[in-house]
Amino acid sequence: MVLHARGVAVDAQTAETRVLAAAYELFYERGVQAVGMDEIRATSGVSLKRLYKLFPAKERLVESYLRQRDERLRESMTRYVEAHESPERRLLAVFDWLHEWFSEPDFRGCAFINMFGELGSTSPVVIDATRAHKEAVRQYLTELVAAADQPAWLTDQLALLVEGAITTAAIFGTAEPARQARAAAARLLTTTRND
Amino acid sequence: MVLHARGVAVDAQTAETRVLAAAYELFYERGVQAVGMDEIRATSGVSLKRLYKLFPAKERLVESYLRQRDERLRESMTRYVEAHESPERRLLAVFDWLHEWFSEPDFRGCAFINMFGELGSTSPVVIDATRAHKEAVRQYLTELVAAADQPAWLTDQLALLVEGAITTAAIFGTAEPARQARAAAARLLTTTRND
DNA sequence: CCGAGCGGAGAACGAACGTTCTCCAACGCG
DNA sequence: CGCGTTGGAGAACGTTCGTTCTCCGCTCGG
Repeated sequence: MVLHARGVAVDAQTAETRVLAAAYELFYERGVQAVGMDEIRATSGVSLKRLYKLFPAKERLVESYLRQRDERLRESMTRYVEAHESPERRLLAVFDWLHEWFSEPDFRGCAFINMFGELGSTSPVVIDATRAHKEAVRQYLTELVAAADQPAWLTDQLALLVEGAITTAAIFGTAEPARQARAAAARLLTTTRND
Repeated sequence: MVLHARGVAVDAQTAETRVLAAAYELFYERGVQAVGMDEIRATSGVSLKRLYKLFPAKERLVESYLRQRDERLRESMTRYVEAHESPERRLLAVFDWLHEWFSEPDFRGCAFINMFGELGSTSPVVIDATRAHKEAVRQYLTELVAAADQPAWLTDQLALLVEGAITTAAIFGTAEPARQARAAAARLLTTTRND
């Protein structure tokens, strides 16, 4: 019985992993409404029954999808940024990281912004997740700005550059906005002393 | 007969106006997929038959909706900006205009970005309209930057600030990003001479 | 007054989709 | 070996929605 239960548990874990992997790609690539649960089933290889046992409704799956996006994105960013030592260099590294992200072949913008446009008006879950994600990124920027001995309001301006670069890169399908945002950030940094 | 035909034509024009007015509000407020043709009919008061004679498919209506958004937005912006005389003041006025826009009670971000997130992956019409719109705005910024004797690359940076401000304001439901973007733009402007 | 055609109200149709249900095979336990 | 539970395949159900069709009243020329 216990052995049996454990066997089920392990399967459930790998099943959940596969479902989330499918959602991670499909939802990002085509949006939530354009991907049916049946396609999640087909891609993950997890039967509908199991799928609904793991995620009793599509919205639950969307929640987990967004949580995973948030985690992976921020982990990737911090890992990249913290490979640099100098605080100023770290601030600029954020934009280098953006350039790498934008250059990925399947880059399609920020999953949160996309979903906000798709469901933001009707789904509190999406609104909250989006705000939490942006807030978390901004919080990290705040720390970097403080570490670089820059005024706190620089955070706001850098956040706008990051946001604008992501959106512009998505729309035009080019990584250039990362470079432009980095240049703008560098100017804002080097001229801070004037105040 | 001719009188009758003209009567129909006039009705068709006002019907089209009413349909577009309904689409203008409903699509912006809730997205395209969340608004059915029947709701367009109910709000506009135009019967389904007429509606489909004017716009043979929903996608045609979406096209016209986006065209109207583009026209009104740019007209509103240029009207506001050109109330100022000095070239530098005009550049900053773009961000004041943003602040007014963000403060409208039903502001919900950029209609193009929202629809890009919703349908961008599957609808070339939306992709093209979005790029054309952003390109047109950028073109206008280019003119303002040139008139202010600023280097051409400043356009890229200002465009990112505009884009980031719109998105951030939509997500957090505040007009503050316009102020922050304006401050950043002012810094980028006043330090241009250093190069 | 009459017939023809336009237009409106809303039913109808077909597809897509979220969710549930049915049927059946496999498997561990007595 | 039966038995009860688990899980898979996929049919089924109910709803939504884009689009079309049906029916009916109105208007307008004769």
